Amino acid sequence: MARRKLNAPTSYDVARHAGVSQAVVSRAFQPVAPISDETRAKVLAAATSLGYQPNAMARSLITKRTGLAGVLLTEATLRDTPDLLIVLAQALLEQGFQPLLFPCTHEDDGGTALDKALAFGVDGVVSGVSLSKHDLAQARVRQRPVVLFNRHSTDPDALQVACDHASAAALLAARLYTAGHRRFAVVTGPADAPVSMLRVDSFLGRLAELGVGPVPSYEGDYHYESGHTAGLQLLGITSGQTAERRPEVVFCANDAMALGVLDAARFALMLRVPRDVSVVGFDDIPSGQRPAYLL
Amino acid sequence: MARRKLNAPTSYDVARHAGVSQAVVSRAFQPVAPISDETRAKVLAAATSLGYQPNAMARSLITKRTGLAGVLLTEATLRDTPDLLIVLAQALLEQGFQPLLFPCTHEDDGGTALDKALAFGVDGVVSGVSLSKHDLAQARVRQRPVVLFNRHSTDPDALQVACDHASAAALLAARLYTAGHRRFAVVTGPADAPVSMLRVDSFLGRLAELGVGPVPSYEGDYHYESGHTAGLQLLGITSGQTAERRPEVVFCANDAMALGVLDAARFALMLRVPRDVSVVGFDDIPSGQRPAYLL
DNA sequence: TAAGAAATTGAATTCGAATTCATTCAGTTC
DNA sequence: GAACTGAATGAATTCGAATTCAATTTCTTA
Repeated sequence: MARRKLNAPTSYDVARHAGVSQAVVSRAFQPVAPISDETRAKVLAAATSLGYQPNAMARSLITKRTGLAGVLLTEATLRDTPDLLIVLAQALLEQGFQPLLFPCTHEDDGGTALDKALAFGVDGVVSGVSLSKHDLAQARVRQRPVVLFNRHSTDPDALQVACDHASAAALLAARLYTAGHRRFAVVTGPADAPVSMLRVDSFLGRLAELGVGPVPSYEGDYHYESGHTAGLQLLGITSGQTAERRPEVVFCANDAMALGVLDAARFALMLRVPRDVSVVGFDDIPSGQRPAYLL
Repeated sequence: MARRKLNAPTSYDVARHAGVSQAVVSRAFQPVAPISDETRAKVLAAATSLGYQPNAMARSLITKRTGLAGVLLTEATLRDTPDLLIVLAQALLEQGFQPLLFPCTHEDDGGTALDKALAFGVDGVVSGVSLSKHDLAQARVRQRPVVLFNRHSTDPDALQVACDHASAAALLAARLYTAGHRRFAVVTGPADAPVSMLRVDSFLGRLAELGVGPVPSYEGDYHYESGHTAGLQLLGITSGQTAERRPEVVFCANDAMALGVLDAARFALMLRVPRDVSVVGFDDIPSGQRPAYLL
């Protein structure tokens, strides 16, 4: 009876079991196909009794669709804004796509990750890492749409969804200047992070227009810990810093680092925030809403 | 020339281009195969010039391997311990597997997710959600190994990796009792979360053995916000609570909720922690190390 | 009731790479 | 130089489901 049940049952097994042809089995599993209701019911019954499920590889081979969506994200993004992946994954699932994750250690791993994704036959890609024009062209040749998330491309055909980091940062700079602040410091993200570049460069650019500069800066890595270190460095008195020369505002390229700066200021340097110093970040992450970080 | 380059080039295209048979092209892409070095070089050159990459579906169909690893995780896990996914993904990639993510909203979505994963032809599964014996049997028939992470199964053949939640929670209860505490409260995770069950039941069980009880409890959802609400509820004076009857210790099923309780105690109820009340969690998440939450 | 239309069905083909097996070729050996 | 060995190659087959197209059945309609 159970001769060699090692292999999963195929559509032929179901066909034999239901007394129909393989073609009919295939049709029974399609939402709309020329097949009578009773035949479909019969086939489906046989299928469940055998524990049959259509083989995704075989199906993909002929339909050229896998139901997979490549998701390219940096590890920093995964760590600091996990909600992004959750929301994105849910949206993809609702559209009938299974997320195939490609965590990228470096910003320039995008091309490699995209190649791998295409090799896996993804139906499309959402990329939270930079992709070159050449990469995008390759995906286009394969007819695989790519959506850039918070990454920019000069490619006129590129699909892009992004926060207007530059304008926001410039507005912020102007707002802080208008409020009377004159001594600034910035905590950047990794040097190769385009989002950090946009935010910081734009912030500093606007300040420069307003006649403020040079502004001390510290290169962080987007994580809380580096923000803490940056806070000690920029606000501490290690370099003969006095209260008169201490920055009034620390601008951080993301919220995770801003929380680090905030904690450094409050708990290590015993500064009052926002009285002695203001800390501003970017992202609006949930933990920034916690009482411990408010006021 | 570029007649109909809409479709990706196949091994036959490369074969024609390199003046060999399709079989040779296939062999050129395998690490060890009967093929001369010069032929391989010639084929590989032709392949790159055409932008050819082996079709993963066709390959999988015959080799029965996809290079995909199903990763089943609850959304709570994704949100509260994002590092887990990062570390797991890296480990899988090192082993040559691409993580195929199946976010589960409910604990009992595991079976469905496993079915989908198997249908996609994953080579194996790491599950952070519960799976029934029947589910595990199904995977075994398909010869697909499943590793349970922080989930338990009575199946003797099940591969399991887990924290010893029960023992840890019991030890903790004893330790707190020995330290002199007598008035406890607990914040549980969702009722269907097995890890929460283990931690809380074991904690309460040990307390009961020590003669402590009944212990007020609040059902949270693993997230910070529910911890905050729980803190207000358990430590507040809404129900005519007085300092004498207020819990001395609040045990939380995970750290995210513990931080919520902590903030509620400190900033909403103006309690001193740990003088007025102690808060203990589970997981050792990175943000618990922040100065704002220490002392 | 016969002819025609519509709905089902099944045999055969297809997708693209891997593999089997027979064949060819170069290199040994006596 | 004939017989043999081993390596390299290619023709043909395979994986499993979807699809094409011809054949069949069922239902209309005059």
